[in-house]
Amino acid sequence: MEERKKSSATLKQVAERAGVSVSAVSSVLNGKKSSIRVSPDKAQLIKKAAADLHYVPNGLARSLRTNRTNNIGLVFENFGDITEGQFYTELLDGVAQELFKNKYRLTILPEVDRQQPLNSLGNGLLDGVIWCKLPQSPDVLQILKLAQMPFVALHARPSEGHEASAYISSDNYGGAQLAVEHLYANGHRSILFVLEQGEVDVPDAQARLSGFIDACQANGIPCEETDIRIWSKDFSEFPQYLASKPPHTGIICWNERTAAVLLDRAREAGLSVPNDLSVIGFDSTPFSEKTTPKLTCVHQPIREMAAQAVKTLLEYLNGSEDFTDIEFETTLDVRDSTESAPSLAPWQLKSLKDE
Amino acid sequence: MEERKKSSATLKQVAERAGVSVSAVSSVLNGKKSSIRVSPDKAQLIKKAAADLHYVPNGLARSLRTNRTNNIGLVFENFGDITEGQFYTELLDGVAQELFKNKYRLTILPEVDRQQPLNSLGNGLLDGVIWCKLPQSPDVLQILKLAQMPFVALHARPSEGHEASAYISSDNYGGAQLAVEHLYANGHRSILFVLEQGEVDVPDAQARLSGFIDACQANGIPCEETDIRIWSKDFSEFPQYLASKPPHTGIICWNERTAAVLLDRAREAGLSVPNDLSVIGFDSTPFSEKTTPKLTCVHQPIREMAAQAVKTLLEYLNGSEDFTDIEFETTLDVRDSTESAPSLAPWQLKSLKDE
DNA sequence: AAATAATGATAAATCGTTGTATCATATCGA
DNA sequence: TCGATATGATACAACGATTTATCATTATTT
Repeated sequence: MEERKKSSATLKQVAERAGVSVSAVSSVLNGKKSSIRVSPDKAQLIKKAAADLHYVPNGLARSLRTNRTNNIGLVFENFGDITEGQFYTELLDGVAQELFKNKYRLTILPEVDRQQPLNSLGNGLLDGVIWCKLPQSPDVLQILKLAQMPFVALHARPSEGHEASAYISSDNYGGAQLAVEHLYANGHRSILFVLEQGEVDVPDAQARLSGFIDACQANGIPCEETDIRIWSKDFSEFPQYLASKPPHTGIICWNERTAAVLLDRAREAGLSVPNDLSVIGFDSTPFSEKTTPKLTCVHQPIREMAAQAVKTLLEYLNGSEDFTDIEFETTLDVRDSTESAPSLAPWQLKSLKDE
Repeated sequence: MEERKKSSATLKQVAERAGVSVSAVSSVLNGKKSSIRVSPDKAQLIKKAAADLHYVPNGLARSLRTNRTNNIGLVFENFGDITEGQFYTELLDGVAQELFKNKYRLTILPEVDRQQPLNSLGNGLLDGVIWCKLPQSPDVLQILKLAQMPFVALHARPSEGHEASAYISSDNYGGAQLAVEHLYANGHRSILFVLEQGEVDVPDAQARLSGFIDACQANGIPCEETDIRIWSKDFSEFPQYLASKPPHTGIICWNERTAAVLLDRAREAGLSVPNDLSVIGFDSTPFSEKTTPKLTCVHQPIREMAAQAVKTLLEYLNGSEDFTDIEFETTLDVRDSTESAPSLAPWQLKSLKDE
């Protein structure tokens, strides 16, 4: 088994063909104002030769020399997340599009190996990194610092020390308040907040929960242990929950995907959303428009956030000093899954129907 | 605005610290059996020095020298596709996981610029490319040839000339037959096949359509113009279609996402799936389990296909000669969206209900 | 006419690795 | 004791680009 080799034209070959020096070719092809001067006719010769040979500059050599790779890394704590709901794909696409617009490439990094963290980060292949769902554990920050890697944390809230170039996040706390207030304004006086197993510690989830708790208290809505639940991915706990005759007429799910799951569970239980039960999610990607009924969601401008993360990182790389953390405002996209509170609790309505 | 520079320890610095030559350090750190011999005690010294300086080999320099980047590119005709349904995210995740397992990185390439196609492909940054949904247009193949870029076409059928290292696809034609036969076995004698606007020319779609047509003819199921439709992404044509009093008791959608959309449209129209209408999709990602009812789907083993594409490409890069195109078998995952054909057509059932 | 500036071009250093070629010194068999 | 082999280590030439320093030659000043 012998390794395959690719080979393409080099500067040297172009220079020979055009009968000039390598320096001249480099200068002409890069087109910038450089200290090297080339006469117009030779420039033409050079361009011709380069075109004839299908010359493409070798990115490795160029990057080695210039210390610029035009390559940005994207780190997911768990890349498999992109198959869960549309949030991460929107984020990924948003990052990718903005990078492409700026002639940067995107490299996906595997989960960082805590044993040899620098291997993927400090090997000179990346100009910077966008880190999704940055864990609060300080070791990761330490790693990035060691690798001297400029990075922007996306979809993450600042932890104690501002180690990153910048943090890009959204006002999850305020978003949860919007959700509660919307339900309250529609007559709901008993609301459930559902978290997801395994995602409880995610900063976003915690912020949403805090917002929920505070907004409930501010509006005189009860907020006890039984008003906050942690369910598994498929919300298989729903029938059991319903059997316990809960008082809630509205349910806020910690994200869009789980809210969609809830729609299915409610339907299976014979409940009509929004007539019998109001449901709110978080994120509000285009997916919210595709469910039946369309989901009312707290909106995070994820594409704008992704684009901003890229912009901030690139500005940082270009030496800009004046950048700060950005918290995007959240808004409420009212769609069809919320309605005035029914006079009876869902389980009572269900009993009526069953008879 | 001054560019930021990163700097990390180099081989030379490690060599100086350990008091040995650069070659010795390189040899020891790479650990392979090389022609260079280093005494055990010096080896220890070197490892110590490298650890002290947090040395990480510069990937650019290494790749430039070895002509190996450990970097594979993934090209989407349209990267935004990943936000449409779960198929492409499964594919992406499958490719990524298999690459990571083999210590390769994944670079996402923007849609190839037809004006300067070699810039992204021929610049030495990639060992090879996995091309999704390869267009039949020969110019793309020409581009890849010019760039001398080894590539595997994933989720694509061979066009006339086998220019790629290999084509990885699934038996879409046979899959469509399975779908038709399943419906036929359940008493359905009139079936609709729905394509999606803008995706009609995709090879997969065409193969599925052919399979549908042939299977219908083989089973004596009518297959006229009105039994094949092209609808927009949101299937907004459904109510109108239903109003035209169509005879179909089963509908096969060209992929999973559109089948899910159809479930919603049918529900909105007051039809019950599978009682009033049977629905089949293609792909069968985990998403099929999340709809209500769960979708019966022709299954493409997309993750296996993605993994195989990576394996084939890596083998090719290692000089292997014996590889061929692979067509994965498709199977039918029967779930809850298909049932025995009702005695009346859906529009008739609907009329009954409406009264 | 001499000094200065502008123009056109090249040679060579550098980026950080890898790996071959080279050179000592020590060990071995005869 | 003498060649032959093993061992330990280094020098240096690539890889392909960018860019500074250098050197001619010609044009422009004073």
